[in-house]
Amino acid sequence: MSVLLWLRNDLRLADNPALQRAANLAQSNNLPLIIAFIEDAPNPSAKKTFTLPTVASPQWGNVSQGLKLGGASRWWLHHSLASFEKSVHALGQTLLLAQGNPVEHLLAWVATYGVRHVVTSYGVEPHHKNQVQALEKALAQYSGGAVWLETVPPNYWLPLDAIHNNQGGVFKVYSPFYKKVLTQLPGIEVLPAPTQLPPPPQGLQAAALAQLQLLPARPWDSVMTQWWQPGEVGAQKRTTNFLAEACGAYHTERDRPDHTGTSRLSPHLHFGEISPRQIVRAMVDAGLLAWPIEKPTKGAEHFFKEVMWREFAGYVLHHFPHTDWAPFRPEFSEFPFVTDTEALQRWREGQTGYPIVDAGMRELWATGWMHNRVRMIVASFLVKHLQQDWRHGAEWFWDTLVDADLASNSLGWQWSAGCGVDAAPYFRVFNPILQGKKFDPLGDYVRRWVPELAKLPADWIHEPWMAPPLTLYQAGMTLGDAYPAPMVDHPTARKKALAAFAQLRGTAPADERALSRDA
DNA sequence: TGAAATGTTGGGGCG
DNA sequence: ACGCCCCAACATTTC
Repeated sequence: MSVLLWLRNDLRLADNPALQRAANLAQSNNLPLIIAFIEDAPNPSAKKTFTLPTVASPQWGNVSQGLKLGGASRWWLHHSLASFEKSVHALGQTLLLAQGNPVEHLLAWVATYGVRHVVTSYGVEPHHKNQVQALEKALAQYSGGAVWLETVPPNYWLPLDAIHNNQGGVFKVYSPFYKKVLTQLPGIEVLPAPTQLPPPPQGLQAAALAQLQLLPARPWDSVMTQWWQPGEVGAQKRTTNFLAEACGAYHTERDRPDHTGTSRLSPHLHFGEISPRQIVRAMVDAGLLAWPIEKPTKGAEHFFKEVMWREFAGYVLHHFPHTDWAPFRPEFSEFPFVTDTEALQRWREGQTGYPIVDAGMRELWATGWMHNRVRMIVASFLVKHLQQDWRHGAEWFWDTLVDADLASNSLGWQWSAGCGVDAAPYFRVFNPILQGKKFDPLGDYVRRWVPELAKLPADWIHEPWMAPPLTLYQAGMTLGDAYPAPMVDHPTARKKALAAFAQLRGTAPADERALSRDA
């Protein structure tokens, strides 16, 4: 007999309720403990075909297999698993790895090792919930109730089921949600990392991590390796570093992609290498946040609010599971999206001709990450300037981000497209030139990621097509050759977007109203 | 967690 | 001295 911990994205020792619960169960019953992780997307090479969904349907999801992970996420997962495996080895444990349908694997292990108790931590993702349900049913059928399944809440700080507005409903706007959260904050007691674990069963045969084939076939990951340290140790380092160096100025520096003013904790959080509770606790321990919260500094307050945005994303997906790949506001299913694969490809490759957009897209491709300010800019560009379905953008982010997270990704894209909860008003169109000048005033960010433009002076770097010919010549470039001319004209694209979005609202744009009135 | 258009104000140049 | 125009600079409204 034994206890089985089915770990999801909770790849840490410290403050891990699922791990603690499973370890306690095994210890108190004097049973061995199996720690398992199942990579549930067995066919990563199969190309996801993208078809425009007209109705809300789980086109991208698959109940038994989960979502196919993108290459960047797979890379991160490999290293995160390697790090976690090392941690449990040091405690005399083994990480049981498998790939494929989780329910099948789990049932097989239950039979082989006489498992009496399964503990699992799952996420807010619909396929996670479906898998837990399927497992529950399968275990009941198999054992007639002899095997217990226990679930532990996902890696969020807040109790997502216990936050309601005054009408008892679900919040659909962030700020009142946040206000309410401040009145019912959970505790910041964190569980220490275990110093010992019950041993695995005799004869447990664990597959090697390499067999999961998570690493890329072609070695494109050299930049990634310089940029990131996946795993619990890396997550702790990042946190300590950020809180000591950057949190104080976070409220202004977070908007500067040319600086390192953000925490870059998103991938660590996604894979559960750190819990949001640990982050809040670390803020308190570092003296950045009084507990209970009182008169926080601007920097600490804004960072705390960002962590709460992540909670809000989980909350929204938990309560509105269809918003993973379908718009929260159903009328957006009727939106006249433009289908233009060539334009989409230029956006993906960072060849739009708008330097701040291209810098962001290339940063994403190289590092698996993009600065949040720039994410908003490139998203607005795809959705408003190019009028493409936001799901094209969400899918590309899903494939390329190391922090690809269903809840946050969907929330962010739906915010940009104006079709989600607390969405940006339809008329909010980012001007990529102004945004560049505001948030990358010297052009350093553009220079780093768009080397063709490196020699352009700051005055022109965000609109090279306006530069005098002599300046372009001195910078050693020809527009349309070394660097593309802008693929759309900003004022024109803006007007077209406004017209399309206004139509969706059921009201004609202002000039059309005037025309019809005159007629 | 916008941007552009439109409106208002006030100082200075100038006849 | 005065009115007029121009136009920053800022505020408000609109998309």
